[in-house]
Amino acid sequence: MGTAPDTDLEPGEVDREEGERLSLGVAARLSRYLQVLTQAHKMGKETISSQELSAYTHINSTQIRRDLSGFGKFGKRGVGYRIDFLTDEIRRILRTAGNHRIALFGAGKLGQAIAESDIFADHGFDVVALFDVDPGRIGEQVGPLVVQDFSELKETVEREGIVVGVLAVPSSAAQEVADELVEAGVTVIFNYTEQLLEVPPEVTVHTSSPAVDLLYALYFYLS
Amino acid sequence: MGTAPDTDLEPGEVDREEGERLSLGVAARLSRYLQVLTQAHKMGKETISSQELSAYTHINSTQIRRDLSGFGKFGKRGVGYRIDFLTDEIRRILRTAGNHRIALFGAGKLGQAIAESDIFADHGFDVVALFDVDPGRIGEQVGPLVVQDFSELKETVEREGIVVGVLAVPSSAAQEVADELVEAGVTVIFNYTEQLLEVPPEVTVHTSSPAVDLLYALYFYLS
DNA sequence: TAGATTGTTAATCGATTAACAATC
DNA sequence: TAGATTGTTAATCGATTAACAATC
Repeated sequence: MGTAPDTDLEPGEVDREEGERLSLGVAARLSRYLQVLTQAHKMGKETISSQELSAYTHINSTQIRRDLSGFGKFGKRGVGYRIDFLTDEIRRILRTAGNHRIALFGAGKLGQAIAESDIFADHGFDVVALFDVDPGRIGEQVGPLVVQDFSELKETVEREGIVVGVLAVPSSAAQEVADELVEAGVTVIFNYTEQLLEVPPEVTVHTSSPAVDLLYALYFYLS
Repeated sequence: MGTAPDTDLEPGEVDREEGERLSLGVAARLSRYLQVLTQAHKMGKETISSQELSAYTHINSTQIRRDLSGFGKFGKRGVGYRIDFLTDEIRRILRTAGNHRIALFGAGKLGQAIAESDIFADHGFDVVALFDVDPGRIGEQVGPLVVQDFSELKETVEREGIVVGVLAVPSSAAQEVADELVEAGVTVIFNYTEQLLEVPPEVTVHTSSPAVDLLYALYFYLS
């Protein structure tokens, strides 16, 4: 697997072809590691072993080492992985090292909760705009943002270089916002509603479904 | 695979051993189908084909048919699957056909958004209690619930038969609530914070990480 | 050194998918 | 009947993991 020389890779070096696309499973697991690393860093830890990562992610520790060693020798035997170093490496592998700009739609309770939290900021996303249709909300301050009118969508997307739209609107408004986002050229939509969205094939929709996740978790608990 | 007779299964009959545990992948995919079926039903659709399911889930249509045919002949050739029938069958396969009772922790913006939404109710979860530590919030009405004092946790869990605890509290309070939930005998925790929770092995923690999901989605978009 | 943990091999197991007969 | 779509086969491909040498 891979065409790299079979010896003497320095830590940080990559033994994969550039542009080789990760499999779905590897990309999903790398994202999970990133989450744990981010939290472990916040808690003041400096190194972490594959066994500790395994305890938090429920992913087999051999698989974790294998996933990582496909890209370089990131760890120290007998010690583990340096958290800050590994974080940077995984961000690079996932090509999400830079900051990505997000627009948030819906200034209701969910939208406010998102705007005021660090969940996106912690992973290199900047929420740079907040929109709502309710005229009474325009101009209101929510966390660090000011609520903008929906009609300013296209102009703001272009000016701010927004690549992701996050939908925290009522289900009934989701398709309409999605259509406008597509129109404005945004190609990644993160959908907090349960609405099934119709979008062109080049647009990626990711729907957050806590209840579905919970059903899944519950199955393994009940059986 | 399986020990059932190889002919004449009626729709709804199951050709698997009871108690055979689903693989992680199958359980995850069945949960996804359920989400789409629930929404399609709301939209008034009566039948759905494996190709339509594929378009919404990005799961290969052959795999969908294969996943389903492992449990019975649920579809009609030339027609597709009846949505209400298939929904019931998948709920039965996942053994989540009954209603499960949930306690929600944190009556802040996120907690309120959850309490007032249908996201859990749509999938057979009843949010039956809402707790907060803030004395000023006790007794407050949030959606259909009244905010209870945290000290009533154990008694309420027992009285209401609560099996899942949902954490919508600040990260700094998450571990403390988790400890109390474990103490009260709750063994499934759904964690909306990014805090890494320390729990005994018999307790299942599912952490919701929209930003991590987004990183993952973005990888496939950027490459 | 002794203990710990990585990186890697080798074998197995399950997931995935193209193709197509069956049948509504 | 003709068209559509399921259910199933057969082959491939990738994920998973136990085991252990390498080495910090």
